[in-house]
This record gives sequence, C-alpha cells and structure tokens, in this order.
Amino acid sequence: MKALENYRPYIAQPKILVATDCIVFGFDEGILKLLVFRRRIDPFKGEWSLIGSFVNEEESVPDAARRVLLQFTGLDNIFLEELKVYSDVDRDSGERCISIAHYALIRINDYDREQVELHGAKWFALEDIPQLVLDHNAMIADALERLRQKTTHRPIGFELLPEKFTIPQLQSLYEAIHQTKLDDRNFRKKLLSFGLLIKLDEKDKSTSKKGAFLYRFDYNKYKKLEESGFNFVL
Amino acid sequence: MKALENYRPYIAQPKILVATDCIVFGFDEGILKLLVFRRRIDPFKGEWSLIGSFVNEEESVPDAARRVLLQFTGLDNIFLEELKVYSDVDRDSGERCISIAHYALIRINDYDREQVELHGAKWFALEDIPQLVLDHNAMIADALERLRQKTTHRPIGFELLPEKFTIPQLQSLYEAIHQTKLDDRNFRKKLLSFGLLIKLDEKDKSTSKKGAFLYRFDYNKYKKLEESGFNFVL
DNA sequence: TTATTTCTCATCTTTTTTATTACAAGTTAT
DNA sequence: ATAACTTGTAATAAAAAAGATGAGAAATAA
Repeated sequence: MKALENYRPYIAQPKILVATDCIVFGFDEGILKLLVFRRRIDPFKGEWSLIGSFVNEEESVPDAARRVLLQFTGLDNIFLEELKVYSDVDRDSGERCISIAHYALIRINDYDREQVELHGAKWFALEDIPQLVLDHNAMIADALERLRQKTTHRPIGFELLPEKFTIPQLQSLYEAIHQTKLDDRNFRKKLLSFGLLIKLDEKDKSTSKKGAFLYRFDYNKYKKLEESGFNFVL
Repeated sequence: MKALENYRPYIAQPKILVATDCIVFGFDEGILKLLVFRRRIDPFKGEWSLIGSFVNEEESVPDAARRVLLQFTGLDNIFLEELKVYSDVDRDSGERCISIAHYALIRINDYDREQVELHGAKWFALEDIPQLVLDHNAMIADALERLRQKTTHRPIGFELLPEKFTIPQLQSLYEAIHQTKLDDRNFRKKLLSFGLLIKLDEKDKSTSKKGAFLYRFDYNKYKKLEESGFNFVL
C-alpha cells in the first residue's frame, strides 16, 4: 500500500475551475456603492467586472475571498458572507468554471485608495453600475436582495458605517438600502430601545449646525443577546 | 489564433474536485428525519454519510444535487436549496475537495423505497443521527438551523407534508422543527388568516375518530402575494 | 355513554407598530 | 437678534398583531 499522503482515491473524478467573486458594498453620503474593476485577463479583458480570483489548492474558499478583498482594498477583518454558487456550465465563455460569490460590507473611508487605483477598481453608485462581464450583474442583484433581507433581522448595517456613527446616519443608511423614508422619531426610539448603541460624548458636526451625538454598536452585548434567542428586527 | 472552442485562457489555473452533499429532511408521524447512507468509496467506505456525488463537467451544481436526489430517492421536482460551501483544505482526507451542501425537503411517503434500499440509505430521526464521515454532522447542524430560520418566514414546511394535510399535522410539523408546543386554537387562527390554505371536502381519519379536514397550500396565490411584498411569518 | 380529537367562537390582555403634535437645544447665516 | 435648520425629547393616540384562556359543539370509535 502506498504512503497515505500519496494515496489518491478520487483519481478519476472530474476537476473544475473554482473562482470567487466579491460584491463589495460601501455607503457614502447617503448612497450605496459597489466596487468594480476593469478585468485584466481574457476573455473580456478590459471590461467591468466584480473583483475576484481563482481559488488556490491550498486555501479555503472564504480564504480566497479574503485574499481578494485584501488585495483590492487593503482591508482585513471585514464582514464577508457567502452569497451563492454560480455554476451554469456555460456561464464563463473562457472555460467551464464555477464561482462562489461572496458579499462584503466595508466602511468606505477605511479602504486603501492607492490599492484600489492600482487595481483599476472604482466605486459606482448602485444605480450607475455598468454592464459587467459574465453573470456578475445577476450576482449584484442577488446580493442586494440578500442585503435587504439580512439587514431587516441582523444588525449588519453597522459594518457599512464608521465605528462611530450618528443616529441620522444610521437612518439614512437604512433608507438607502430599503429605498424608503422613515420617521426620525420612531426610528430613533426603536433603535435605542434595543439597548445596543453606546452613546459617546463626541458629536459629529459635518451635517448640521447643532451636531449629532456619535454612537458605537455594542457587539459584545449583541453577541450575548443573540445566544439567548434575541432577534434584532428592522 | 486557435478556434474559439479550443481556446483555453485559464490553462494554468488550479482545478479542484467539486462535490455536492444533500441533507434530506423528511417528516414522519411527528418526527423530523434525515436520509443517510453507507458510503461506497474509500476513504471511510462503509461508514455513514450524507448522500452526495462529485459534480461532473457537463452539469451545474444544482443539477448534480438533483441527480443525487433522483438516484437515491427516485424523486424529481422537490424543494432543494443551496446551504453552504464546505471548503476547508483538509476537510476530506482522500484529496482536496470542496462540497456544496444542499438541503432538500421531501414528502416522506413519496420516495421510492426500493431505490433507497438499493443504495443502502436509511432514515434516522434527528436525535438518532449517527457519527457521519468528514464534516457531514456539521452540515446537518447548519441545515437544521437554516430550516428553523427559513420556516419562520417562508412557507416551505408544506414541502415536508403530503399535498393534502390537516391543520393538526401542520402544527405538529412546526412543533417538531422548532421544538415547542403551540396552542392549537391560536395556531389554527393564524395559519388560516393568511388565506393560503384551501380547505378540501375530504377528511383524514388516521389520527382521530372525528377526522380532520384536509387542506392544500395555495402556491399560486402565495406567489402573487410574495411578489407584492407579502411576508409569511411563523 | 365516554373519551378523544377536531373545530369554532368569543374574550381579554399585552405588546408592537405607526402616526402625530409639540417643542427645546445648539449653531450658523443673515 | 432672529430666522433657519438639524437634532433630540416627550407624550399620546390609534391601530394592528400576538398571546392566553374559557367554553363548548361535532364526530365517532370503543
């Protein structure tokens, strides 16, 4: 019998190219934005595309997605979640290839501008997204639906805001994601009622003369509440 | 330049074994069950495993999952949804291989018994699931969580019941999935209030002397409601 | 007749959601 | 100073949804 490390029981099985593409959301001045870049390889070299990469032999799929995000934005440790597998046989005209799409939420002021430019990447407002290669526009549509669904019952919106944010900022984020207008008094009441926002002593004066108090989201408290069955809703 | 169909721009990229594993839920007499089988290939030949297969070059991933389900149960056209990608580099001790897990909901009286036995498959109550190969027990845990989550805001529970079912059956299904006791009067009131159950003239007398009226779920009506923003809740 | 499950009906309470009125606080621009 | 604007607090009213409970009728097997 062969040594264990050389034993390959699946030798006759079909291998496939595996890629990951990342839908990167950012929130800037009331507008939801997405990061796309000019593709560097054929086919479709030079066309707009989601950022992505093939998955290497020695990394897991989420590791590959994190690698891509680090490469393109210089950011580490950001919200990243698997979205969906795209695997139609003819989805890539280069060669049969499946893609495991992920969506990421980043604080748009944190990314490394040089890194982004270096890779030919650019932010587009959601409504201005150009035609992208392959099935990437469909991926964005799915990601947006997921973001809307997810933000209504999980507190992930904070991942799109600076660590310190104001209540009006938070409200405008929800309004941008869900395309609605919300009542400011009721929104404030509801959000504060969870007891998950920590009020700071500082104010943000960028949007008003009076200035609005800054808050932090209490991740620790949320984690405890979540374990005991708490549900964040809207 | 080569002919287009031979042109392979990704020639130097790493290819990976891609599999799919299916968590198959069934509901039988008040108990949630799962279909597992004795693995036929090394490593771990003969041990309990989820049903699954490698993904072929000429099929999409969901097609592969549907093929597996048809093979093992003789069933076509059943509820099947992508769960999660399992891709740890060393998750399979045979060779590097990623698996795209799916979960399926079947009407447990519909499956083909011969087909199931032929493949060495067997139903286990949720609490009696044995130790499975690789990360399959983790997949089940994730699938169960997803099922609980999903059934609270999408009407997918019906996929586990016969097409004609009674309200008490439906209630016992929800009780089994969520491990709770529900009040029969309130449960009935709530479910009927959606207006999505079509009452039939037949009764099911298997569980009581009086017999309980059979209902069908109105998929068409639900689809319309869903499009106009309706949310099925609990 | 008795026991059991199914089914209806009517409350009642509590909680949640939504809408609205009123107004004060802080600051800048005029 | 005051007008204008955003932020923030309070109170409340109305409406809708959720949850708990009591009472009892219908069907039928044993």
